[in-house]
Amino acid sequence: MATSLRRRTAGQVSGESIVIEAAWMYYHDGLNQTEIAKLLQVSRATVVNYLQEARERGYIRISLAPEVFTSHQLAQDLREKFGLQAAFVLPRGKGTEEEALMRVARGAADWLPSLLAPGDRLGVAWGRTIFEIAEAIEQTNIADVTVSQLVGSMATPYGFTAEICSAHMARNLGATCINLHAPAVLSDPDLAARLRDEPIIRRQLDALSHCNKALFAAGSCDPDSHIVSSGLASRADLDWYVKQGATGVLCGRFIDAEGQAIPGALDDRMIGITLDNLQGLEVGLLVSEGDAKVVPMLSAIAGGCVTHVVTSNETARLMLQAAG
Amino acid sequence: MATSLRRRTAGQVSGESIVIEAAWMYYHDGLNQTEIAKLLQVSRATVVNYLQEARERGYIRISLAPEVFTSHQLAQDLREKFGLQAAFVLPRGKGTEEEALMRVARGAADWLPSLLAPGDRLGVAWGRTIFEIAEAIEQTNIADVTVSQLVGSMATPYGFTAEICSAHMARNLGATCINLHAPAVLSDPDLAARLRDEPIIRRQLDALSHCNKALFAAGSCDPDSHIVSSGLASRADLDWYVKQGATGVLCGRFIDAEGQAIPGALDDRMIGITLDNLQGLEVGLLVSEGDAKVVPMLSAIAGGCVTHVVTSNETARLMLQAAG
DNA sequence: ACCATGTGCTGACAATTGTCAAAATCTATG
DNA sequence: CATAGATTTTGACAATTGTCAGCACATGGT
Repeated sequence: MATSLRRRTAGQVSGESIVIEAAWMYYHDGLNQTEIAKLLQVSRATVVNYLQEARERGYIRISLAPEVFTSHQLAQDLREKFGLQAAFVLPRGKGTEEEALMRVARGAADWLPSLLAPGDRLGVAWGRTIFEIAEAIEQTNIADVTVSQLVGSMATPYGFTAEICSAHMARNLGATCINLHAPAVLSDPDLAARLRDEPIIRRQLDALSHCNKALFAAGSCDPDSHIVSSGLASRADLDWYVKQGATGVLCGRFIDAEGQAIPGALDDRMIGITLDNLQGLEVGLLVSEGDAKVVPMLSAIAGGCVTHVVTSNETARLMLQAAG
Repeated sequence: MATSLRRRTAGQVSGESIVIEAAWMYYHDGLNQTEIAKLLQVSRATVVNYLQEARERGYIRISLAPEVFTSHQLAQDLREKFGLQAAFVLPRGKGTEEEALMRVARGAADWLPSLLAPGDRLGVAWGRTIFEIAEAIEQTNIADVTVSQLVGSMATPYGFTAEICSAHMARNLGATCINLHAPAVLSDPDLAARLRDEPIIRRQLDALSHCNKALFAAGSCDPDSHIVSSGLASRADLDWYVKQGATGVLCGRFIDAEGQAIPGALDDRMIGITLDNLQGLEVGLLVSEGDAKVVPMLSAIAGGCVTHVVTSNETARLMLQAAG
């Protein structure tokens, strides 16, 4: 006995919910609200409410044709230059970096469902971008999808953790979720090793190596990057890795310009996917935006685990420029 | 290509088509035309043009959620095709037949109260579907409604009888109930005739002919149909009626493809409403679901006593298909 | 029986969006 | 480089859509 039963029933029009009736007339038949109000014998204001409800309930789906963006000249250039399967390049707009990031995240959220198929096992990394994507994904239902958390959790000052990223993503995809119940980095390599051998963690890590698709962002090696501010690496760690040639961060691992993981002290203390497990996936979706991400993105792509990219036109232009 | 090259290029935003920029801002970012005009430094009217172009070129996709869409479309088609007052087509879902039936029954239960008005006299048939509807109806109170049992009772192996159907229906509707205190079918025509003349039964049958609305399901002529398994007709009876052209069962009476009652030996032995009394009611609500019910439903509709239908999208589709 | 509360509906007004003819701009050509 | 012809942009106005406070009615609790 939902609220709808108290609602008026559309007279001779239909037995279906009057909300759907109104939505149909408006979006399908192209009638305007005044006409609909007359037909349904309610006030126009009520029609407005019905339409709003229809939108809120997700009866109405408005989407921008992805082909338009993926086939943009820049997207095409990215594909050819970097050997990608597809690229989604969307207008940066001229808002703040914050706004640009949100836009890219929403674009990725729009695109992601069409990259997934029933039975997929999707690995999800962590970060501000990933979090926003998880939030922006519309409720969709693809049969039998599993979402796995690619890296351990961190207590962040931002209020979103790796667990929340994967959990929200799973919820919105109607997928089952495999979390990684461990910190991303421990203070002692030995403890990390023992933790990795715990049966629970073992199984979760095993699940990671069976992912066939992955979603990640590129991290920069700036002193104010997430990798430091989240406490995953210390400032000293960062400096050391940069001295070894680090140009970016991927799933918590430092990589050089060739996209190769840089071995270092952190490796043994971390719990999460290793970069060799990201190789050869059906889909490796890299989502990032901003000047600072250009070099890290290029590094990640050089490493060979990226098949799809979502970014802004400005960043895309810089990437192409930097790559000559 | 000619047109777009002359177009202004979005300031620092992009070398890409300004049309897409505008469409993105409008449909994705939710900005209004005034804001977009300011950002793109064009007049608002121009933004209107861009958006129109985006729609014309198919960049924007507006659709009703598929389930809702098909449901509603089918309902509309049913109405037009069969001249119904209204149809309620709900998603069948992908459960078992059992679940689909429950769903349809649930839908009918939700809908029925809105089809009733104070003072109505509702005739209720019998069957698994009707039973579930009676159970699923939420307690509602419509003034001065009377529920009448349309056919006599049978001892069934299912545990629900015609009496229970109407009694539950009446209870949940807050209506008074007129049961038919007689078996649905007797072994001897003479005994049936005498029973029909009994004052008590007489009054109850009279009440039936004063119903202004009715609720019934369509029965199939399959050997394993309810009409046989409930003992209302023997297997031999069924075969005989099928040979006479029976394509369905309505309120215990066999009908042909035109919806006409087929005269036969059973008629004289039955206690219950005759089909001519179902003609011209304000509401004749037919509720059925399943492949086996398609032909019976079409027959019932052809007979002219059906004004409203509740069914699943799959069944509706088959009905329309079968009707050409 | 009464009142408090919640929910849906409505009318009047505010904001947004669509239309159209005229002006501005571009392209091609003599 | 002037001009016709086509296309794009624009401002003013018209139409449509959104908002919100208040009303009507049903429900649940005292």
